Amino acid sequence: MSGEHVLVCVAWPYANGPLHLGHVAGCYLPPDIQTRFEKAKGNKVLMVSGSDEHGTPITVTAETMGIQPQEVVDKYHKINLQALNDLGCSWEPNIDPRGSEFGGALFNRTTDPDHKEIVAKNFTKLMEAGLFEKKVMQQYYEVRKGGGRFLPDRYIEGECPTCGNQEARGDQCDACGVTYEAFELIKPRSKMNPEAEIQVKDTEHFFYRLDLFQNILEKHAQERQSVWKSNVKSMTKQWLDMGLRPRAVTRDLSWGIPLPLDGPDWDGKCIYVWFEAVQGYYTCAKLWAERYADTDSWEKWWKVSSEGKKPRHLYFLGKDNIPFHTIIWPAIILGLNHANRGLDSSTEPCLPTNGDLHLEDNVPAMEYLMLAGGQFSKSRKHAIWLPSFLEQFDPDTLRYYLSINMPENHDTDFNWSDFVERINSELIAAYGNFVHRVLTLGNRLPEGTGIHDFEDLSLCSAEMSKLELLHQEITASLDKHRYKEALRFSMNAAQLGNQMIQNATPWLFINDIEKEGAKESLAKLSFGWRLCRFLSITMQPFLPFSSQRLWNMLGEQGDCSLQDWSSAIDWSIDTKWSDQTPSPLFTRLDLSEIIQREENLVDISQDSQEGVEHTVKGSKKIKDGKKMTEGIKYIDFESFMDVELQVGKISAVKDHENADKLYVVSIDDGSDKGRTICAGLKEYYTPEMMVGMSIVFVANLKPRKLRGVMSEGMMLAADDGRGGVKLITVDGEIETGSRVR
RNA sequence: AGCGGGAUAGGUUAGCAUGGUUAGACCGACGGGCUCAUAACCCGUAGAUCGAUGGUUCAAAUCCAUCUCCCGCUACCA
Repeated sequence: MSGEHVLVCVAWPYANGPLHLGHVAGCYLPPDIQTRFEKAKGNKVLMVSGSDEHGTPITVTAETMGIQPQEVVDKYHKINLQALNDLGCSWEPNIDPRGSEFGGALFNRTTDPDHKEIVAKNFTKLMEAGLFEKKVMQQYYEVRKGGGRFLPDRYIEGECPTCGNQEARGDQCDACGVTYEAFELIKPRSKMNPEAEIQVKDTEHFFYRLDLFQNILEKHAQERQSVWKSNVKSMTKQWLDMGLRPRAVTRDLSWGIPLPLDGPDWDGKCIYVWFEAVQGYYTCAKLWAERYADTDSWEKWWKVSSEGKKPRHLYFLGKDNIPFHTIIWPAIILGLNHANRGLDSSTEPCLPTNGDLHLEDNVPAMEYLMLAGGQFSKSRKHAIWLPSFLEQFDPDTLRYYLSINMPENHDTDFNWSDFVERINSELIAAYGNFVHRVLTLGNRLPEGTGIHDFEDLSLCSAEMSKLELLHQEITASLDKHRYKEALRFSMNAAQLGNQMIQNATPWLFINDIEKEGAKESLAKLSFGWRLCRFLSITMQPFLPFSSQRLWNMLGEQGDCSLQDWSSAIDWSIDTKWSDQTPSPLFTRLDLSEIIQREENLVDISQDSQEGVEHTVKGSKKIKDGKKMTEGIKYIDFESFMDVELQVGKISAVKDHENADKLYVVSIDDGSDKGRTICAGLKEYYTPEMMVGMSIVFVANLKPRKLRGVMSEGMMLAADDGRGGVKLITVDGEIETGSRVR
């Protein structure tokens, strides 16, 4: 399988904010692992992606920040590319170190003028082949001085014509579920600019004739049944079963690629982002060839050769993106092939043959990574951002955790304690520690001897065949895009190493190499070097940074990622050694430190919750929030009397060891042992101020652990909402434990 | 709301298209061993009514029906 052309297509991140860990697990880490693996096997890999930089949400962001859309996308393109490179994703260098005939990578952007030009040409080509139709549709229009603008449905709300809900969206009401045409919504208003007058205007648009490709796409999906994952199969089937309809390819947009057409009818209209950005896979390959290789070389990755040899196309994306890549994008490719043949809509399109653009082979779409049980969300700020993560952690720790916990078959969850647990006990304790054992033991051998002096492969045949089997299994798993399984097999090799060392007890012999049994024991230690080398090569797609560190510590030269994949089990390679003192591959993580930082993040996200809600798509949560503030809700006397308030005296105040804002307060409540209450008063009181105060506390509040310390109640304090907080104190002396009412 | 996907030991999960040994793995817990190694390693034990209920079958985690919860798409946040 060596020498194959593999095109790795990576979903284009929207340049409207930084990437978070959900993006990484879903579509940025898996293609990098695959690319590294394919390269190690000797395949010629071209990896393409870039920033998706057009569309209304970006103009909205620009408006909010008071800058130009171009500045928004410049900023996030730079941040995201930097973060991906820092994560070790192979976007640099652009040319494969083995030469441009081996491919390379390009992380481009949709605002690239060359991208725009190719897209415009394709647009014209498809239009001239009769694959578009024109239709008039109705769209909301915000009237402004000196010209208004069209608004997408998601930026409109109004009164539902069916149930009267005041917060119905432009095309559908969340309260009763009814859908309607634009003009039916009562009193429409702009979410961004509620004062503006909203009209419904006719607007003419082009639609791509997806319906022409129904049969051929069904055939194509049929051919891919055996390789596609079940989620890809079923989602594609769903679309095909519903029947494909023409889909708009133009929009009333200010920020996008203008239509390559003259005439006032087409002013203010752009090519719809989905139709444009998805072509990036194609434009990017072309531009890569133009800039870094022979101009025509892109065809090796995109076209079925004249002899019928096909490149392999892999698309990496999140589950929400599946139909775009199994229906819409193939339909565009088929349309381009059709037009290139000089045919039009009167002829039935056919599957690619020699010289045509190739369709996707596999679409290993991932499910979602959740954050502590909830969905990552840009607008709700429930996220861990990749750039800030990489400022604090070794990228390989993230790569390990996300790989071993990859959402391959269903959603998986990221949480900090699990992250620390797995890094410390698996990556470090099993893998890192094994490597460190071998290297330090080897270093302690008597002066004048080296690990290679004790090599005796005839004593290690069991280990050799086990590694050979594991190598087969890792390879098979990666070929099937089963990353978790592959990494687990690699980890099994580390475990095998620990067992081998444990059984051989080489520490008993390193100071006395003549002792009975030394030969057998030290032969195993020596084989430990080969096992480390095996690990360095097979871990490299997953953990490129630490693999390279290990590679150097083993005394090997050059770039670990350029080693042949099968050389991991090449036992004829000479054992080498490095003179440098071995140092641990990874540093242990400390959960409490991380939790503390994490707490700050959570606080920030809660504070900023209110201000961002108007941009949240689903409005259900907002409604619930608003109901609670409507009117006064009375409680009856019994309910009030259920709350047991008592007087207490503060006897001691300590810092909570594991929290930023909390004190651990000891209170004399009249009982023998007193009680402990955690209180968030650090910003307002010093311990000295508090000790001795007579305060009022809730005595029958259900005890609860706060950051590890049991809190038995709650002290009353007044809060003006503007940062002023004062404890409620008692006027004069009264016995502690007295009931307050 | 409609459509699609998911739910398996305390945690993370494999197995499910083609029903058939004791439902496999990693982490954690517990017991023992080791002491070279980053509180690391090795051996062993316990822990799962396979989301709920009903059905098909000689046999169901696996197939069918209904329900619950989570996620996605429909509907410009991966």
